[in-house]
Amino acid sequence: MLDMPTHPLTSMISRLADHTALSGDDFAALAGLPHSVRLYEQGSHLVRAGKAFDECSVLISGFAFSYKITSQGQRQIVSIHHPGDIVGFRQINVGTADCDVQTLTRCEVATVRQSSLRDLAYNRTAIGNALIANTLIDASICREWMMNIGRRDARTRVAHLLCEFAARLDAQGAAPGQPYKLPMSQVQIGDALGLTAVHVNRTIKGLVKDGLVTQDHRSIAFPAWNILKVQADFNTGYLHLGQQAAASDDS
Amino acid sequence: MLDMPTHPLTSMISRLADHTALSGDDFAALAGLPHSVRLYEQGSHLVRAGKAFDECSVLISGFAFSYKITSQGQRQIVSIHHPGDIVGFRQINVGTADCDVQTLTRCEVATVRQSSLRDLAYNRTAIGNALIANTLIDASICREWMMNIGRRDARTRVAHLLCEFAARLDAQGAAPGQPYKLPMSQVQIGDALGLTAVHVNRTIKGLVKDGLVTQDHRSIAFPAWNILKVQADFNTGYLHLGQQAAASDDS
DNA sequence: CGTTTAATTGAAAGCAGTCAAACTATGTGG
DNA sequence: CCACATAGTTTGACTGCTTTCAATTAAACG
Repeated sequence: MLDMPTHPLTSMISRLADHTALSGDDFAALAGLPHSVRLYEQGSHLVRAGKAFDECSVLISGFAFSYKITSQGQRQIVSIHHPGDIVGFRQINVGTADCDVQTLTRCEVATVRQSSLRDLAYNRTAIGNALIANTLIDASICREWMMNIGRRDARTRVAHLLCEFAARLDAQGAAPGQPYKLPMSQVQIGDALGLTAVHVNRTIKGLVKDGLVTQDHRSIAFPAWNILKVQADFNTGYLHLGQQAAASDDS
Repeated sequence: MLDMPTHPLTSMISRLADHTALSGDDFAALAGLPHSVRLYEQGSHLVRAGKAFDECSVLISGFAFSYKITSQGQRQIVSIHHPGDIVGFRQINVGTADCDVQTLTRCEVATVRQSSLRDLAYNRTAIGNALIANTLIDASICREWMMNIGRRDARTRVAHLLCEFAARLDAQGAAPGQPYKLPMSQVQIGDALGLTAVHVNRTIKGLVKDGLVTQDHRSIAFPAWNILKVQADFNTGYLHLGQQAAASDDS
Protein backbone atom coordinates (compact mmCIF):
# COMPACT_ATOMS: atom_id res chain seq x y z
CA MET A 1 0.00 0.00 0.00
CA LEU A 2 2.77 2.39 0.88
CA ASP A 3 5.61 2.96 -1.49
CA MET A 4 7.97 4.32 1.18
CA PRO A 5 8.43 1.53 3.69
CA THR A 6 11.31 3.16 5.52
CA HIS A 7 9.90 6.66 5.73
CA PRO A 8 9.74 7.82 9.38
CA LEU A 9 6.12 8.93 9.09
CA THR A 10 4.90 5.70 7.51
CA SER A 11 2.89 4.53 10.49
CA MET A 12 1.24 7.92 10.92
CA ILE A 13 0.37 8.12 7.27
CA SER A 14 -1.13 4.67 7.10
CA ARG A 15 -3.11 5.48 10.21
CA LEU A 16 -4.52 8.58 8.57
CA ALA A 17 -5.39 6.53 5.52
CA ASP A 18 -7.35 4.07 7.64
CA HIS A 19 -10.56 6.07 7.57
CA THR A 20 -10.15 8.50 4.73
CA ALA A 21 -9.35 7.84 1.09
CA LEU A 22 -6.11 9.65 0.33
CA SER A 23 -4.86 10.32 -3.17
CA GLY A 24 -1.30 9.79 -4.34
CA ASP A 25 -0.77 13.52 -4.00
CA ASP A 26 -2.05 13.38 -0.44
CA PHE A 27 0.41 10.64 0.40
CA ALA A 28 3.21 12.59 -1.21
CA ALA A 29 2.26 15.74 0.68
CA LEU A 30 2.27 13.89 3.99
CA ALA A 31 5.57 12.22 3.22
CA GLY A 32 6.99 15.62 2.37
CA LEU A 33 5.99 17.09 5.72
CA PRO A 34 9.05 18.82 7.20
CA HIS A 35 10.06 17.05 10.36
CA SER A 36 13.02 16.15 12.51
CA VAL A 37 13.50 12.81 14.18
CA ARG A 38 14.75 12.50 17.70
CA LEU A 39 15.32 9.65 20.13
CA TYR A 40 13.89 9.88 23.63
CA GLU A 41 14.97 7.65 26.49
CA GLN A 42 12.44 5.77 28.56
CA GLY A 43 10.78 8.04 31.09
CA SER A 44 11.50 11.32 29.32
CA HIS A 45 8.84 13.93 28.72
CA LEU A 46 7.59 14.83 25.28
CA VAL A 47 5.17 17.46 26.53
CA ARG A 48 4.88 19.38 29.76
CA ALA A 49 1.47 20.58 30.95
CA GLY A 50 1.08 24.33 30.87
CA LYS A 51 3.76 24.84 28.27
CA ALA A 52 2.82 26.40 24.97
CA PHE A 53 3.99 24.43 21.97
CA ASP A 54 3.92 25.14 18.30
CA GLU A 55 5.01 21.64 17.48
CA CYS A 56 3.48 18.26 17.73
CA SER A 57 5.14 14.89 18.00
CA VAL A 58 4.56 11.84 15.88
CA LEU A 59 5.45 8.62 17.61
CA ILE A 60 7.51 6.53 15.20
CA SER A 61 8.43 3.66 17.49
CA GLY A 62 7.91 2.94 21.16
CA PHE A 63 5.11 3.80 23.55
CA ALA A 64 4.16 6.82 25.62
CA PHE A 65 1.34 8.00 27.84
CA SER A 66 -0.42 11.22 28.78
CA TYR A 67 -1.27 11.94 32.38
CA LYS A 68 -2.69 14.51 34.74
CA ILE A 69 -2.03 15.02 38.44
CA THR A 70 -4.59 15.97 41.09
CA SER A 71 -3.80 18.60 43.68
CA GLN A 72 -3.15 15.74 46.07
CA GLY A 73 -0.53 14.27 43.80
CA GLN A 74 -2.58 11.37 42.48
CA ARG A 75 -1.71 10.52 38.89
CA GLN A 76 -4.29 9.63 36.25
CA ILE A 77 -3.01 8.29 32.96
CA VAL A 78 -5.50 9.46 30.35
CA SER A 79 -4.16 7.77 27.23
CA ILE A 80 -1.56 5.42 25.87
CA HIS A 81 0.22 6.37 22.67
CA HIS A 82 1.26 3.78 20.11
CA PRO A 83 3.47 4.16 17.03
CA GLY A 84 1.73 6.33 14.46
CA ASP A 85 -0.07 8.42 17.07
CA ILE A 86 0.04 12.17 16.75
CA VAL A 87 0.79 13.48 20.23
CA GLY A 88 0.28 17.10 21.12
CA PHE A 89 -2.17 17.94 18.35
CA ARG A 90 -4.31 18.59 21.38
CA GLN A 91 -3.02 21.94 22.37
CA ILE A 92 -3.13 23.33 18.86
CA ASN A 93 -5.63 26.19 18.79
CA VAL A 94 -6.25 25.91 22.49
CA GLY A 95 -2.98 27.32 23.70
CA THR A 96 -1.25 25.28 26.33
CA ALA A 97 -1.05 21.57 26.95
CA ASP A 98 -3.28 20.21 29.70
CA CYS A 99 -1.38 16.94 30.06
CA ASP A 100 2.16 15.78 30.54
CA VAL A 101 3.31 13.20 28.04
CA GLN A 102 6.00 10.77 29.07
CA THR A 103 7.62 7.86 27.26
CA LEU A 104 6.97 4.30 28.43
CA THR A 105 9.90 2.98 26.42
CA ARG A 106 12.70 4.43 24.39
CA CYS A 107 10.94 6.23 21.56
CA GLU A 108 11.71 7.57 18.14
CA VAL A 109 9.72 10.74 17.71
CA ALA A 110 9.27 12.95 14.68
CA THR A 111 8.61 16.58 15.48
CA VAL A 112 6.35 18.45 13.09
CA ARG A 113 5.50 22.12 13.19
CA GLN A 114 1.82 22.50 13.87
CA SER A 115 1.49 25.16 11.19
CA SER A 116 2.79 22.72 8.57
CA LEU A 117 0.21 20.15 9.54
CA ARG A 118 -2.52 22.74 9.63
CA ASP A 119 -1.62 24.12 6.23
CA LEU A 120 -1.76 20.64 4.82
CA ALA A 121 -5.17 20.11 6.36
CA TYR A 122 -6.56 23.26 4.78
CA ASN A 123 -4.98 22.78 1.37
CA ARG A 124 -6.02 19.14 1.10
CA THR A 125 -9.51 18.37 2.24
CA ALA A 126 -8.84 14.65 2.51
CA ILE A 127 -5.96 15.22 4.89
CA GLY A 128 -8.07 17.62 6.90
CA ASN A 129 -10.78 15.01 7.18
CA ALA A 130 -8.25 12.37 8.15
CA LEU A 131 -6.88 14.56 10.93
CA ILE A 132 -10.35 15.26 12.23
CA ALA A 133 -11.16 11.55 12.16
CA ASN A 134 -7.97 10.89 14.06
CA THR A 135 -8.93 13.41 16.72
CA LEU A 136 -12.43 12.01 17.02
CA ILE A 137 -11.03 8.51 17.47
CA ASP A 138 -8.89 9.74 20.36
CA ALA A 139 -12.04 11.12 21.92
CA SER A 140 -13.87 7.85 21.37
CA ILE A 141 -11.12 5.96 23.18
CA CYS A 142 -11.26 8.52 25.96
CA ARG A 143 -14.98 7.88 26.45
CA GLU A 144 -14.51 4.12 26.52
CA TRP A 145 -11.83 4.56 29.17
CA MET A 146 -14.21 6.69 31.17
CA MET A 147 -16.78 3.92 31.15
CA ASN A 148 -14.08 1.42 32.01
CA ILE A 149 -12.90 3.40 35.01
CA GLY A 150 -16.31 4.54 36.15
CA ARG A 151 -18.47 1.50 35.74
CA ARG A 152 -16.45 -1.71 35.63
CA ASP A 153 -14.91 -3.67 38.49
CA ALA A 154 -11.16 -4.15 38.82
CA ARG A 155 -11.01 -7.51 37.06
CA THR A 156 -12.95 -6.32 34.04
CA ARG A 157 -11.02 -3.07 33.97
CA VAL A 158 -7.62 -4.74 33.92
CA ALA A 159 -8.72 -7.29 31.35
CA HIS A 160 -10.08 -4.50 29.18
CA LEU A 161 -6.78 -2.64 29.22
CA LEU A 162 -4.91 -5.81 28.29
CA CYS A 163 -7.33 -6.48 25.45
CA GLU A 164 -6.95 -2.94 24.15
CA PHE A 165 -3.21 -3.29 24.11
CA ALA A 166 -3.40 -6.59 22.25
CA ALA A 167 -5.89 -5.24 19.72
CA ARG A 168 -3.82 -2.16 18.99
CA LEU A 169 -0.61 -4.15 18.67
CA ASP A 170 -2.34 -6.59 16.34
CA ALA A 171 -3.54 -3.70 14.26
CA GLN A 172 0.07 -2.65 13.88
CA GLY A 173 0.99 -6.05 12.57
CA ALA A 174 1.86 -8.03 15.69
CA ALA A 175 1.11 -11.72 15.29
CA PRO A 176 -2.22 -12.31 17.06
CA GLY A 177 -1.98 -14.91 19.79
CA GLN A 178 1.75 -14.47 20.28
CA PRO A 179 3.02 -13.12 23.58
CA TYR A 180 2.97 -9.35 23.78
CA LYS A 181 5.60 -7.23 25.41
CA LEU A 182 3.65 -5.04 27.79
CA PRO A 183 5.58 -1.82 28.31
CA MET A 184 3.68 -0.74 31.44
CA SER A 185 4.51 -1.38 35.07
CA GLN A 186 1.73 -2.34 37.44
CA VAL A 187 1.90 1.11 38.99
CA GLN A 188 1.25 2.61 35.57
CA ILE A 189 -1.57 0.19 34.85
CA GLY A 190 -3.11 1.20 38.14
CA ASP A 191 -2.79 4.87 37.32
CA ALA A 192 -4.48 4.27 33.99
CA LEU A 193 -7.37 2.39 35.56
CA GLY A 194 -7.96 4.26 38.80
CA LEU A 195 -6.63 1.35 40.87
CA THR A 196 -3.67 0.83 43.18
CA ALA A 197 -0.68 -1.14 42.00
CA VAL A 198 -1.29 -3.69 44.75
CA HIS A 199 -4.76 -4.39 43.51
CA VAL A 200 -3.63 -4.54 39.90
CA ASN A 201 -1.15 -7.19 40.96
CA ARG A 202 -3.79 -9.27 42.71
CA THR A 203 -6.16 -8.87 39.79
CA ILE A 204 -3.64 -10.02 37.20
CA LYS A 205 -2.78 -12.98 39.42
CA GLY A 206 -6.45 -13.82 39.45
CA LEU A 207 -6.58 -13.75 35.64
CA VAL A 208 -3.51 -16.00 35.54
CA LYS A 209 -5.04 -18.43 38.01
CA ASP A 210 -8.13 -18.66 35.83
CA GLY A 211 -6.05 -19.44 32.76
CA LEU A 212 -6.96 -16.25 30.91
CA VAL A 213 -3.48 -14.77 31.05
CA THR A 214 0.04 -16.16 31.17
CA GLN A 215 3.05 -14.13 32.18
CA ASP A 216 6.69 -14.53 31.38
CA HIS A 217 9.08 -11.79 32.44
CA ARG A 218 7.87 -8.68 30.66
CA SER A 219 5.74 -10.63 28.21
CA ILE A 220 2.09 -11.48 28.52
CA ALA A 221 -0.08 -13.86 26.51
CA PHE A 222 -3.77 -14.66 26.28
CA PRO A 223 -4.39 -18.40 25.92
CA ALA A 224 -8.14 -17.89 26.00
CA TRP A 225 -8.58 -14.72 24.00
CA ASN A 226 -12.24 -15.20 23.23
CA ILE A 227 -13.17 -15.82 26.84
CA LEU A 228 -11.00 -12.93 27.99
CA LYS A 229 -12.63 -10.61 25.48
CA VAL A 230 -16.06 -11.41 26.86
CA GLN A 231 -15.03 -11.07 30.49
CA ALA A 232 -13.31 -7.78 29.66
CA ASP A 233 -16.48 -6.50 27.99
CA PHE A 234 -14.12 -5.68 25.16
CA ASN A 235 -15.29 -4.72 21.72
CA THR A 236 -12.83 -3.22 19.29
CA GLY A 237 -15.34 -0.80 17.81
CA TYR A 238 -14.32 2.21 19.89
CA LEU A 239 -10.72 1.94 18.65
CA HIS A 240 -11.82 2.43 15.05
CA LEU A 241 -8.98 0.28 13.80
CA GLY A 242 -8.19 -0.03 10.11
CA GLN A 243 -9.61 -2.60 7.74
CA GLN A 244 -7.01 -5.32 8.06
CA ALA A 245 -7.19 -5.14 11.84
CA ALA A 246 -10.96 -5.35 11.96
CA ALA A 247 -10.75 -8.56 9.94
CA SER A 248 -8.64 -10.37 12.53
CA ASP A 249 -10.96 -9.14 15.22
CA ASP A 250 -13.22 -12.19 15.45
CA SER A 251 -10.45 -14.75 15.30
CA MET B 1 -20.82 41.65 20.53
CA LEU B 2 -23.35 39.81 18.41
CA ASP B 3 -25.68 41.71 16.16
CA MET B 4 -28.27 38.94 15.95
CA PRO B 5 -29.48 38.43 19.49
CA THR B 6 -32.42 36.27 18.60
CA HIS B 7 -30.74 34.07 16.05
CA PRO B 8 -31.09 30.40 17.05
CA LEU B 9 -27.40 29.69 16.58
CA THR B 10 -26.23 32.67 18.63
CA SER B 11 -24.86 30.67 21.53
CA MET B 12 -23.01 28.28 19.23
CA ILE B 13 -21.51 31.13 17.26
CA SER B 14 -20.33 33.05 20.29
CA ARG B 15 -18.84 29.84 21.61
CA LEU B 16 -16.89 29.34 18.41
CA ALA B 17 -15.71 32.93 18.61
CA ASP B 18 -14.38 32.34 22.12
CA HIS B 19 -11.04 30.99 20.97
CA THR B 20 -10.72 32.06 17.37
CA ALA B 21 -10.95 35.50 15.86
CA LEU B 22 -13.85 35.43 13.40
CA SER B 23 -14.42 38.08 10.77
CA GLY B 24 -17.76 39.67 9.98
CA ASP B 25 -18.00 37.37 6.98
CA ASP B 26 -17.37 34.39 9.21
CA PHE B 27 -20.18 35.44 11.52
CA ALA B 28 -22.47 35.94 8.55
CA ALA B 29 -21.56 32.55 7.12
CA LEU B 30 -22.30 30.84 10.41
CA ALA B 31 -25.56 32.71 10.83
CA GLY B 32 -26.50 31.64 7.32
CA LEU B 33 -25.96 27.98 8.05
CA PRO B 34 -29.05 26.08 6.90
CA HIS B 35 -30.74 24.54 9.89
CA SER B 36 -34.08 23.52 11.28
CA VAL B 37 -35.13 24.03 14.86
CA ARG B 38 -37.00 21.39 16.77
CA LEU B 39 -38.21 21.00 20.34
CA TYR B 40 -37.36 17.84 22.27
CA GLU B 41 -39.10 16.82 25.45
CA GLN B 42 -37.14 15.92 28.55
CA GLY B 43 -35.74 12.41 28.30
CA SER B 44 -35.86 12.12 24.52
CA HIS B 45 -32.93 10.92 22.48
CA LEU B 46 -31.03 13.16 20.10
CA VAL B 47 -28.62 10.44 18.98
CA ARG B 48 -28.71 6.69 19.17
CA ALA B 49 -25.47 4.73 19.39
CA GLY B 50 -24.71 2.68 16.32
CA LYS B 51 -26.85 4.80 14.04
CA ALA B 52 -25.23 6.59 11.16
CA PHE B 53 -26.08 10.26 10.98
CA ASP B 54 -25.33 12.91 8.46
CA GLU B 55 -26.59 15.61 10.74
CA CYS B 56 -25.42 17.13 13.92
CA SER B 57 -27.38 18.94 16.57
CA VAL B 58 -26.73 22.33 18.07
CA LEU B 59 -28.18 22.76 21.52
CA ILE B 60 -29.98 26.09 21.60
CA SER B 61 -31.53 25.87 25.04
CA GLY B 62 -31.71 23.19 27.69
CA PHE B 63 -29.29 20.47 28.74
CA ALA B 64 -28.43 17.00 27.50
CA PHE B 65 -25.95 14.24 28.20
CA SER B 66 -24.08 11.52 26.32
CA TYR B 67 -23.80 8.06 27.78
CA LYS B 68 -22.57 4.57 27.16
CA ILE B 69 -23.78 1.28 28.60
CA THR B 70 -21.63 -1.67 29.67
CA SER B 71 -22.60 -5.21 28.73
CA GLN B 72 -23.92 -5.55 32.26
CA GLY B 73 -26.24 -2.61 31.81
CA GLN B 74 -24.30 -0.09 33.87
CA ARG B 75 -24.59 3.43 32.52
CA GLN B 76 -21.72 5.88 32.29
CA ILE B 77 -22.52 9.45 31.43
CA VAL B 78 -19.52 10.74 29.48
CA SER B 79 -20.47 14.36 28.99
CA ILE B 80 -23.00 17.04 29.76
CA HIS B 81 -24.12 19.33 26.97
CA HIS B 82 -24.93 22.97 27.57
CA PRO B 83 -26.55 25.50 25.23
CA GLY B 84 -24.22 26.27 22.34
CA ASP B 85 -22.71 22.80 22.31
CA ILE B 86 -22.43 21.00 19.02
CA VAL B 87 -23.63 17.47 19.66
CA GLY B 88 -22.96 14.68 17.24
CA PHE B 89 -20.04 16.27 15.46
CA ARG B 90 -18.34 13.22 16.90
CA GLN B 91 -19.48 10.65 14.48
CA ILE B 92 -18.66 12.74 11.46
CA ASN B 93 -15.95 11.01 9.46
CA VAL B 94 -15.95 8.03 11.76
CA GLY B 95 -19.23 6.52 10.68
CA THR B 96 -21.59 5.69 13.49
CA ALA B 97 -22.21 7.23 16.88
CA ASP B 98 -20.62 5.53 19.85
CA CYS B 99 -22.85 7.21 22.41
CA ASP B 100 -26.50 7.78 23.04
CA VAL B 101 -27.44 11.39 23.65
CA GLN B 102 -30.48 12.14 25.77
CA THR B 103 -32.01 15.39 26.94
CA LEU B 104 -31.91 16.32 30.62
CA THR B 105 -34.54 19.00 30.14
CA ARG B 106 -36.81 20.13 27.40
CA CYS B 107 -34.46 21.31 24.67
CA GLU B 108 -34.52 23.47 21.61
CA VAL B 109 -32.22 21.90 19.09
CA ALA B 110 -31.06 23.13 15.71
CA THR B 111 -30.23 20.40 13.25
CA VAL B 112 -27.45 21.13 10.81
CA ARG B 113 -26.29 18.94 7.95
CA GLN B 114 -22.77 17.84 8.63
CA SER B 115 -21.75 18.55 5.07
CA SER B 116 -22.79 22.20 5.47
CA LEU B 117 -20.65 22.57 8.54
CA ARG B 118 -17.75 20.81 6.91
CA ASP B 119 -17.93 22.96 3.80
CA LEU B 120 -17.87 26.04 5.97
CA ALA B 121 -14.83 24.73 7.80
CA TYR B 122 -12.93 24.18 4.59
CA ASN B 123 -13.93 27.41 2.90
CA ARG B 124 -13.21 29.53 5.93
CA THR B 125 -10.04 28.71 7.77
CA ALA B 126 -11.08 30.61 10.89
CA ILE B 127 -14.26 28.60 11.19
CA GLY B 128 -12.31 25.41 10.66
CA ASN B 129 -9.94 26.37 13.43
CA ALA B 130 -12.83 27.26 15.69
CA LEU B 131 -14.45 23.86 15.13
CA ILE B 132 -11.20 22.09 15.83
CA ALA B 133 -10.71 24.12 19.00
CA ASN B 134 -14.23 23.21 20.01
CA THR B 135 -13.54 19.52 19.51
CA LEU B 136 -10.27 19.72 21.42
CA ILE B 137 -12.02 21.40 24.33
CA ASP B 138 -14.50 18.54 24.49
CA ALA B 139 -11.55 16.18 24.71
CA SER B 140 -9.95 18.28 27.44
CA ILE B 141 -13.12 18.08 29.51
CA CYS B 142 -13.22 14.35 28.90
CA ARG B 143 -9.71 13.95 30.31
CA GLU B 144 -10.53 16.02 33.39
CA TRP B 145 -13.57 13.82 33.98
CA MET B 146 -11.37 10.77 33.68
CA MET B 147 -9.10 12.09 36.40
CA ASN B 148 -12.11 13.00 38.48
CA ILE B 149 -13.61 9.54 38.24
CA GLY B 150 -10.36 7.63 38.50
CA ARG B 151 -8.44 9.46 41.17
CA ARG B 152 -10.70 11.50 43.41
CA ASP B 153 -12.88 10.37 46.30
CA ALA B 154 -16.65 10.71 46.24
CA ARG B 155 -16.81 14.04 48.05
CA THR B 156 -14.28 15.70 45.78
CA ARG B 157 -15.87 14.16 42.73
CA VAL B 158 -19.35 15.43 43.51
CA ALA B 159 -18.05 18.86 44.45
CA HIS B 160 -16.11 19.01 41.21
CA LEU B 161 -19.18 18.24 39.12
CA LEU B 162 -21.14 20.93 40.94
CA CYS B 163 -18.34 23.44 40.38
CA GLU B 164 -18.17 22.58 36.70
CA PHE B 165 -21.88 23.17 36.33
CA ALA B 166 -21.65 26.51 38.09
CA ALA B 167 -18.66 27.62 36.06
CA ARG B 168 -20.29 26.72 32.77
CA LEU B 169 -23.57 28.37 33.70
CA ASP B 170 -21.70 31.50 34.77
CA ALA B 171 -19.91 31.50 31.43
CA GLN B 172 -23.30 31.61 29.78
CA GLY B 173 -24.27 34.65 31.72
CA ALA B 174 -25.82 33.25 34.89
CA ALA B 175 -25.35 35.54 37.86
CA PRO B 176 -22.45 34.10 39.85
CA GLY B 177 -23.35 33.28 43.43
CA GLN B 178 -27.03 33.01 42.68
CA PRO B 179 -28.74 29.63 43.12
CA TYR B 180 -28.40 27.37 40.11
CA LYS B 181 -31.07 25.11 38.77
CA LEU B 182 -29.36 21.74 38.59
CA PRO B 183 -31.05 19.69 35.85
CA MET B 184 -29.63 16.35 36.96
CA SER B 185 -31.13 13.77 39.29
CA GLN B 186 -28.90 12.07 41.83
CA VAL B 187 -29.02 8.89 39.77
CA GLN B 188 -27.67 10.83 36.80
CA ILE B 189 -24.98 12.50 38.90
CA GLY B 190 -23.94 9.07 40.08
CA ASP B 191 -23.78 7.74 36.55
CA ALA B 192 -21.61 10.67 35.55
CA LEU B 193 -19.21 10.15 38.44
CA GLY B 194 -19.02 6.39 38.72
CA LEU B 195 -20.95 6.39 41.99
CA THR B 196 -24.27 5.05 43.18
CA ALA B 197 -27.17 7.39 43.67
CA VAL B 198 -27.29 6.47 47.34
CA HIS B 199 -23.74 7.56 47.85
CA VAL B 200 -24.26 10.74 45.86
CA ASN B 201 -27.09 11.56 48.19
CA ARG B 202 -24.99 11.01 51.30
CA THR B 203 -22.14 12.98 49.81
CA ILE B 204 -24.28 15.99 48.96
CA LYS B 205 -25.75 15.86 52.43
CA GLY B 206 -22.22 15.97 53.75
CA LEU B 207 -21.46 19.07 51.72
CA VAL B 208 -24.66 20.68 53.00
CA LYS B 209 -23.78 19.81 56.58
CA ASP B 210 -20.42 21.48 56.16
CA GLY B 211 -21.99 24.65 54.81
CA LEU B 212 -20.51 24.34 51.33
CA VAL B 213 -23.81 23.74 49.59
CA THR B 214 -27.40 24.75 50.20
CA GLN B 215 -30.34 23.08 48.55
CA ASP B 216 -33.82 24.31 47.81
CA HIS B 217 -36.09 22.15 45.71
CA ARG B 218 -34.31 21.79 42.40
CA SER B 219 -31.97 24.67 43.07
CA ILE B 220 -28.55 24.55 44.58
CA ALA B 221 -26.26 27.31 45.83
CA PHE B 222 -22.71 27.60 47.02
CA PRO B 223 -22.38 29.89 50.01
CA ALA B 224 -18.65 29.21 50.27
CA TRP B 225 -17.61 29.04 46.65
CA ASN B 226 -13.92 29.62 47.27
CA ILE B 227 -13.69 26.88 49.86
CA LEU B 228 -15.75 24.54 47.71
CA LYS B 229 -13.51 25.19 44.73
CA VAL B 230 -10.46 24.17 46.72
CA GLN B 231 -12.06 21.07 48.19
CA ALA B 232 -13.29 20.11 44.75
CA ASP B 233 -9.79 20.50 43.32
CA PHE B 234 -11.55 22.60 40.73
CA ASN B 235 -9.73 24.82 38.30
CA THR B 236 -11.61 26.23 35.32
CA GLY B 237 -8.67 25.88 32.94
CA TYR B 238 -9.77 22.59 31.41
CA LEU B 239 -13.10 24.10 30.36
CA HIS B 240 -11.37 26.73 28.20
CA LEU B 241 -14.15 29.18 28.83
CA GLY B 242 -14.34 32.47 27.00
CA GLN B 243 -12.78 35.76 28.12
CA GLN B 244 -15.64 37.20 30.09
CA ALA B 245 -16.05 33.98 32.00
CA ALA B 246 -12.40 33.66 32.88
CA ALA B 247 -12.57 37.11 34.42
CA SER B 248 -15.23 36.13 36.96
CA ASP B 249 -13.25 33.00 37.74
CA ASP B 250 -11.39 34.26 40.78
CA SER B 251 -14.32 36.03 42.37
C1' DC C 1 -55.95 12.45 45.98
C1' DG C 2 -53.83 8.54 44.36
C1' DT C 3 -49.78 7.51 41.52
C1' DT C 4 -45.24 7.91 40.13
C1' DT C 5 -40.66 9.47 40.46
C1' DA C 6 -36.92 11.16 43.16
C1' DA C 7 -34.70 11.77 47.57
C1' DT C 8 -33.46 10.01 52.02
C1' DT C 9 -32.02 6.91 55.67
C1' DG C 10 -30.25 2.60 58.00
C1' DA C 11 -27.81 -1.65 58.37
C1' DA C 12 -24.80 -4.97 56.54
C1' DA C 13 -21.49 -6.68 53.21
C1' DG C 14 -17.64 -6.35 50.08
C1' DC C 15 -14.38 -4.53 46.97
C1' DA C 16 -10.46 -2.07 46.85
C1' DG C 17 -7.14 0.73 49.55
C1' DT C 18 -3.46 1.21 52.95
C1' DC C 19 0.56 -0.13 55.23
C1' DA C 20 4.45 -2.86 55.61
C1' DA C 21 7.56 -6.31 54.43
C1' DA C 22 9.67 -9.75 51.53
C1' DC C 23 10.97 -11.16 47.18
C1' DT C 24 12.68 -10.83 42.30
C1' DA C 25 14.90 -8.93 38.49
C1' DT C 26 18.12 -5.88 36.60
C1' DG C 27 22.02 -3.18 36.48
C1' DT C 28 26.38 -1.09 38.39
C1' DG C 29 30.84 -0.76 40.05
C1' DG C 30 34.59 -2.73 42.46
C1' DC D 1 32.24 -12.51 39.44
C1' DC D 2 30.10 -10.83 43.38
C1' DA D 3 28.18 -7.18 46.55
C1' DC D 4 25.19 -3.69 46.39
C1' DA D 5 21.61 -0.50 44.79
C1' DT D 6 17.40 0.25 42.55
C1' DA D 7 13.00 -0.58 40.60
C1' DG D 8 9.25 -3.51 40.23
C1' DT D 9 6.52 -7.46 41.88
C1' DT D 10 4.32 -10.18 45.34
C1' DT D 11 2.09 -11.26 49.69
C1' DG D 12 -0.43 -10.63 54.18
C1' DA D 13 -3.25 -8.33 57.52
C1' DC D 14 -6.19 -4.78 58.37
C1' DT D 15 -9.02 -0.77 57.39
C1' DG D 16 -12.55 1.78 55.21
C1' DC D 17 -15.01 3.83 51.50
C1' DT D 18 -18.59 2.66 48.70
C1' DT D 19 -22.07 -0.57 47.42
C1' DT D 20 -26.03 -3.23 48.13
C1' DC D 21 -30.48 -4.07 49.76
C1' DA D 22 -34.58 -2.50 51.69
C1' DA D 23 -37.69 0.64 53.46
C1' DT D 24 -39.38 5.28 54.22
C1' DT D 25 -40.23 10.01 53.12
C1' DA D 26 -40.84 13.83 50.02
C1' DA D 27 -42.01 15.93 45.83
C1' DA D 28 -44.28 16.14 41.26
C1' DC D 29 -48.11 15.16 38.41
C1' DG D 30 -52.58 14.20 36.29
